Amino acid sequence: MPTLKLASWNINSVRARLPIVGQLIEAEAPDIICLQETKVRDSQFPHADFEEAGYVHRYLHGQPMHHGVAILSKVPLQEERRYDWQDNGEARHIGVRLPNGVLLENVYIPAGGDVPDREENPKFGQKLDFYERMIRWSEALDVPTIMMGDFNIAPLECDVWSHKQLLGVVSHTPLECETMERLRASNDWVDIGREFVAAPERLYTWWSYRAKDWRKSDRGRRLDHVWVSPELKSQVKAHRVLEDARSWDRPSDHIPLITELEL
DNA sequence: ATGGTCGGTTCCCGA
Repeated sequence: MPTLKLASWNINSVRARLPIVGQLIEAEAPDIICLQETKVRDSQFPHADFEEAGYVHRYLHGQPMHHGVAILSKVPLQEERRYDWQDNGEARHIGVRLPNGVLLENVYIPAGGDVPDREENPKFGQKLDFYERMIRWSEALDVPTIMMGDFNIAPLECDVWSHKQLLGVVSHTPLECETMERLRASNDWVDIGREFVAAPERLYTWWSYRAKDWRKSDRGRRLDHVWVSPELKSQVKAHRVLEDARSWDRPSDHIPLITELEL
């Protein structure tokens, strides 16, 4: 039974983050890396850097400027599909099949703008609609699946620095949290983050760039997640977040998540 | 106290 080490990281531009992606590879040597917000068209992806690091299998879904996801792997995978859950062509998903048939879905769910109101802010409605399309996909899933990425919702009270102060802030509104829970329930998904760091223990994956001292103010949110189908739950052997990465040179505002599975 | 900072097709926009 080989152990597979997976990393998930919203890196907010793969080109700007190349040095610290290298730092992650040196520190953790993951077998497979799921990146979100690569912000690069596929033809300009920094292939050589990942080739040199041993990630000779790459599966990209990028676009100019915004969004973009990538799966980088030391082991050969089979590209399965790129879902357009956004329904407007934005590059927010890529899925692959692992050698044993398990599906790996890498997703970047939209942030949803600033105002939590469909009428006033179309981006908020697009985010909810994205979740609804995922729910329809998830309900029909009949293959063991690992899903990871930036879900852009912090569902539990303990997933944000202040539940009360964030109730009206996009990423933690009751409507978003309920919608996310409907997605979770639709395939009985297991929230691996909370399997390893049980609520109500503090667990964040994102801190705003705008804080003077992110660690001191610690106004974090758990926006990034790893979910697995229930039949895979017992095969997940380890999971942790690399909080120190928020202090690496020219950091992302998100930190990497590391998950080890026996497959 | 209602700001603040990133990245990119960069003097705006999305996050």
